[in-house]
Parts: sequence; C-alpha cells; structure tokens
Amino acid sequence: MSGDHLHNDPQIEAGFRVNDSHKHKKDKEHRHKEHKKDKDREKSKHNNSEHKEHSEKKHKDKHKDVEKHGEKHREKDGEKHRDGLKHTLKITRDKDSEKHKDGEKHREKDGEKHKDGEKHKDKHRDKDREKRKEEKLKSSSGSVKVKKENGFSSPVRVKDEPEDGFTISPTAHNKAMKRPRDDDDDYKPKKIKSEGEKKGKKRKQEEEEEDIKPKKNKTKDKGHVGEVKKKKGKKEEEEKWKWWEEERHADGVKWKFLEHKGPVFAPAYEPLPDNVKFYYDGKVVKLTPKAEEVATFFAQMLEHEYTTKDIFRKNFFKDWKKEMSADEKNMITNLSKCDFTEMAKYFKAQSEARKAMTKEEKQKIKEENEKTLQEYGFCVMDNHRQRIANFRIEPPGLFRGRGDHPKMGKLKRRIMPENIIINCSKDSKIPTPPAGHKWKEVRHDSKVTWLVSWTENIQGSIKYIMLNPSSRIKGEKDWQKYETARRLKMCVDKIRNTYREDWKSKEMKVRQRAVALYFIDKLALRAGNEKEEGETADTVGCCSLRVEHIKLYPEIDGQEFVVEFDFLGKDSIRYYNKVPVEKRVFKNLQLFMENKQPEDDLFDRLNTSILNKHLQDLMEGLTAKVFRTYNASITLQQQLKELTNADDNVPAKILSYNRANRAVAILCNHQRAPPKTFEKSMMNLQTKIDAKKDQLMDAKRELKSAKADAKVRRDEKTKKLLESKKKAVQRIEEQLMKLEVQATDREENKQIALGTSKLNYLDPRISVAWSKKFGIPIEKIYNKTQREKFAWAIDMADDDYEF
DNA sequence: AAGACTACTTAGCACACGTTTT
DNA sequence: AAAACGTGTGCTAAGTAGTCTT
Repeated sequence: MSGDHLHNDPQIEAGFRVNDSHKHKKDKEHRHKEHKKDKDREKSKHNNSEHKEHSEKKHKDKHKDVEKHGEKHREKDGEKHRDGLKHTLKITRDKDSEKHKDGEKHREKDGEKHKDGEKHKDKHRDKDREKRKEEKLKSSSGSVKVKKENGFSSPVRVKDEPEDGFTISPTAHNKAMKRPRDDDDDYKPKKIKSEGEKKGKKRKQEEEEEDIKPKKNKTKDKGHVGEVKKKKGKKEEEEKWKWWEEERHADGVKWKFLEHKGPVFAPAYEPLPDNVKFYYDGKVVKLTPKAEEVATFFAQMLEHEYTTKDIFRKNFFKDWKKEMSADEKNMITNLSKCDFTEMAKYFKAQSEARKAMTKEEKQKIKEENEKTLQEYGFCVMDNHRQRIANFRIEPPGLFRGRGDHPKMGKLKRRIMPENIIINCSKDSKIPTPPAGHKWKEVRHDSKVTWLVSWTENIQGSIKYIMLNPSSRIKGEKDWQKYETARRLKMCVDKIRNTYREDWKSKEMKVRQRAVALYFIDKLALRAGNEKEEGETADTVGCCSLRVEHIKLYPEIDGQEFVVEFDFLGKDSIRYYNKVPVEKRVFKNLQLFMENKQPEDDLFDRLNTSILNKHLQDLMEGLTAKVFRTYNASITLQQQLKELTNADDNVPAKILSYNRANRAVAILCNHQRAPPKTFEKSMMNLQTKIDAKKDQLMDAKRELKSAKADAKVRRDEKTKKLLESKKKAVQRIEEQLMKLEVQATDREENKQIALGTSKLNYLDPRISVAWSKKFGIPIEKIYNKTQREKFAWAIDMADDDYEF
C-alpha cells in the first residue's frame, strides 16, 4: 500500500512529459478512459471507514514532532514565509527541451545574484527602519486622517486587530460609502462633464506633492486632440475626472447611462491580384474568394513553425475545406501539395511597401486612425467620456493557441454584425449597424460592463468589448481588489492557523483543502479550475494538480521534506520549483498520492468551488486569487523596505524598486522568453560601460595633473580648472554608475517579466508612496498608460501609505 | 454535485513606433 | 538619412469565479 512504485515511474522521472505531443496524446486518451473509473474507485475507497482509520492512525503517529516543527516555522512565517521567492525559473512553453536545460543553467546564476542583492541592502536597513518608525508614530498619534476607502466590501468578518493606525474602521467607511449614489437620478444623457471640475478637497502635507500637481489648468473638454501634441513637458494632464472622490453606484448596477457607437469591424477581404498564383500539385488554381481568403491566412504564417505542426495543418485543412466550393473540395485533397509561396511573397512585399511609405502617407494613416479612435474609441458612461479598450472586432484568421493546443490552426471566422450583441442604455442613441446589416440583439443590461459581445467559434466562448483600464468602471474594481487583499492581511494569520489545524482533520476533503490552500498561500499558485479535456492545452493550477506534477523527496540537498513541482500553468508556462514543506504537509501529500496513477488528480476531493466556498466563510470576498494579490503586494512592500537605501541616488533606488518588483514576478512565476536580441544588447551596453570607464580614467588623469598644477601656481585660473576637472570626474562617475546599474537590472531581468505583476498584482499605492517618500518621480516607475490606469492611486496615496 | 453559461481579470508576445546611434 | 534599438501598445488567449439549471 505504499505507492512507492509511483516514485520510480520513469514517466515522472523524465519530467518533460509535455514535450512529446504524441506521447502526450496517448496519455490523455488513457487518462480519459481511466479517469472515471479511478474516480469511482477513489471515492469508494475514501468513503469506507477502514481507510479513514488507517490514515488517521498514520498521522497520529507523527503528531508530536510535526507539531514542534510547525511551531518553529510559524514564527518566521508571518509575513515573510516567502521561501517560495527564491524559486527557480525556467522559461519554457512545453516545446523544446533544449530550452529547459538552458533555463536550468541560468537559473542558478540568477539565484546567486538575487542573494547578493539581498545582502547589500542590509547595511542601511536598520537605520531606515528606525526612521520609519518615528515617522509612523508621528503621523498616527497626530491627526487621525480619515482617509476615504472605497467601501466596496462590507465589514470584515474575521476581525483581527488592525496592526497599524492606518486602517479605517469598517463602520466609518460604510457610512461614507453605502449611500447609493442616486436612486432617483433619472438618467438622461446630461451634458457630459468635461473632466476635472472637481473640488480639490483633502490633501495635507504637500511638500513633495507640489511638483506633481500643478492643479491649475482647468481641463479642456475632450481632453484629447490638442493635448496629445503637447510634448511631455512634465505634466501631461489633462486634469482628469476624479471618480474616486465620488460615490459609487448601488449594488450590482454598473452604470446608469451608456452610449457608444458600436464596434469597428475588420476590413472586408480584398481578393489577391491576378498575378499572384496559387498552385496545387504544380498547377495553377484560381480559388474562389472564400477559399482564397482562408488560404491567405495560411500563407501569411508560412514562415512560422506553427505551419509545420501536424495538428495545426490538420485543423487548418479541415476548416479550409469547409470554405471551398465543391470543385475545389474535389481537387484539393492534400495540403502538402499546396503551394502558397507566391501568396506569401506577395504579403511580404506588401509589408515592405508599407514600411517604405513616405512620411505623408504614414501621417495620413495615422490621422485616419486617430479619427476612428475618436469616433469609436470612446463611449459615454454616466456623463463621462471614457476610453474603450478594444473597440475593434477581432479579424478572422487562424487560431493560434498557446502551448500544445488541440485546436491550433482552426479557422477563426469573420464576425458579422449579425453576430453582435449591443449593450447600451435604452435612452441612448443606439449604434447603427453597417449598411445592409443588423445586430443580432440590442439589450440594455446595466448589471454588466460590456458594450458589445459576440460568441467566438473556436471555444464557443463569449468575447466582449469593455472599457479601458483608466476608466472608472475598471478602476473602481481594481481598487476594490486591493482593498480585499488588505482585508486578507488582517486575518491571514488566523487563516494560516486554521489551515494548519486542518492538516490534521480526519476528513480527507478538509485535509486536501488545507494543503492546497497552503500551496496557494505559500507559493502563490493559481486556483486551478478544471478545464474540458481536449478543448484546451493541458495546463493546471493548484486544485487541478495531478500526481505526475509533483515529486516528493524526504530528503534532498540537505533539506527535509522537499516537494518538487513541475507542471505547465496558464499560457503553458512551466512552473518548476523545489520547496521544503512542513512535515505534516509532506505526509499528507504522500497520503493523497497513495494508490493513484500519475495522471490522477492529486486533490481528488477538491475543486476550486469547494475551496472558494470555504474561503468565503473565512472572510467575505475571499477567493483563491486574493492570496496572489495579497502575497504579491505584501512582498513588494516588504522588499521595498528592505532594499531601498535612502542614501542611494535615483538610479540605484530604481534598481532597488525593480528588484522588489522582480521578487514578486518570481513569486508569481511571470516569465518571458529572453528577448531575441538580449545577448547583443547586453554586449552593447558592456561596450558603452568600457568606453565610459576609459573616459573616466582620462578625466581622472586630467584631474590629477590639474591638482598638481594648482599646487604649484595658485592663481585663479588653475583653481577654476581644477574645479571643473573635479566636476567632470564626478559627472562621469555618475554616468558610469548609471550604466552599470542598468546592466545589472537588465541582466537580472533576462527571463522575468515585470509588467504583469506591476499591472495586476501590486497595489499601486505602495509604489506611489515609495516614490513620494524617496523623491523619485512617478514617471520613473510608471509610464504614461500605467499612470492613467493608476491615476486613483497616484492621487490618493501619501508617502506613508501602508498596504 | 455537476455542468452550462456568463462576466471579468490576467497573460505573453509581436510588432509598430519613437528615439538614439551611426 | 539610415540603421539600430528599446519600449510601449494592441491583440487576444487563457485564466478565475459567479450564477443558474438540472
């Protein structure tokens, strides 16, 4: 009954299961068939009391030392149980094992470096901390700032003492926020407020703020056109509508008024010129327009390795045939006999031509784009003109899934007005469909945020047109997300204690839930919904982990109870990590794996909805993904505290920021393929650095001689010269330093993508507070789009904001 | 409890674009 | 002026999670 044999299974040992799609398929088929059986078997097994007793006994044995062990860990654990942080990185979308190996090597280096980085910060840490403490005392004892929090959530269920003065009593914010904005308000399209007529209110100690807020310029309406050209002269405001200072809509209502112009459709297909031929089996064939269009999709991808893949070709050919006339269908029976090269050449030429266009032509196109943007890129939602995120309908083409996708190559069909559902206010001007067409439906549902939707034909899922991240409706939600994460902060200790207790539960389901939650918390894994088999790439998250995805080592590399994770997560990005876990977790995992096949679910009694239901009971609004947000944000905050050195210059501080950001990206496993030009650009930088070093040497030499000179003849002129030489050396040193910092940053960032965490997981107020505190211009942290998205945070966070 | 359906967030990548270097 | 470079944006796939039905 030991299940030991599983550990020796060569398939697991190999680890790169995913690389071989054929084997993979077999695995799947196998799994498919076996799955039900297994599940049933498991079920009856677990239900039977004998088994329960057995497992319980097993656990009792170890009770005591687990307890001790656990206790020890606990202390360190608090906020910074982030050993997962160091986890290793490897880029790989299944594909080639080459890359796997590569990644392995790099990762060691990376690990080293991070440690270094962590060390050098220590020096100043203590000093800093003290200062901070003082500041905090000052601010918290003085005026109790009543900061407005967005009261999306009702009071915390699990209350733990707020650890710092900064929290707002739930009741307070309730009062402030509860009031539904305007029951009565009938929603006529009132005049559109041009952003910015809001009162300034709040805001106290301004010192560093003043440079960020040249309040005055009343905003022009429309904000745009004239604005864009204005150079970046510091503030590119557009004083914006401060929705965050207004009250929210009542429950569930997303808007009162919504008007827009509908989507922009993909341009109609333009048949190829007659001189561009397609050959089948060596002979010219003139395709019907429908078939030709689909053929061009394939031709355009000819360069891509997709087109060499079996599944891709198979799917494509099948869908292509559906578009062919009867004659074509009869004649064209073998994709390999199709010659698309002339088409491909034609498209290449086209794109060359586009590049070679004159300035004027390019300018004209740009203007046209701007015009469509102005016309279709905005909607009016509740009196404000708001930017739409994706107002263009996705054009037809061949579906490219990520990773080993069973549907790659299928035809993504052209979306017509007849497929489109419009959502807007009853009393708005309803968008007009293109001439000769009509919408599938026009509805007026103010409980949702989308303007347009359609059903896509690959997965049958619904696609939406929604607003830009800078819009109120997205911003509020984003803000709310971080508030939920902050509430988790208050009760996370309690929750951790709870799941530790649950490791001992006699109910299998509870144990599995507790272990899964531990992973989600400690390693920031995704929840792991189940997916339909064969419909998508085979990827997993926490709840959907299979036995084959982990390996247990009672002891390895001098560590006890190590779990090795190796699986493909979202977007088929590989997650590889070796983590020591607590003994009780380890034992539980052994238990969960007993008598299972590699392709069986590790947590067979658990799924995301069970888990989330449980979380809901622990804290209102808590779901698995909140842990990711929480751990990411808290990690940033803590890393910033540790890494930032108040005496550093700006570039060095930014390096610290990026390192903190990087710690989060590593935690969340946000990887990227190293840029194709990485090596080269690295070398370029190095050359620059070398040049700068030479320059510095020269400057130093000159300084020396100037010094000597100054000693001998002590006239004004030489003195001045000396001064200027000194300055020169200093300046060059600074430049050199800047370059070196840049090099470090880039190297460390080779296969880590900071963007995703910055955009989706890090409470922007942490960054804003940091930048204010250390006098770093916010532009160095957030680019323009990011500043737009986080306008609410930039406006409201002071330098003492605590997540 | 499972499954269908819906809404919304999170994700990496290609490539256009503006800027810097030659 | 052209080439090289790096960044930001657009695109859309792929997740999470809720609700409603059976």
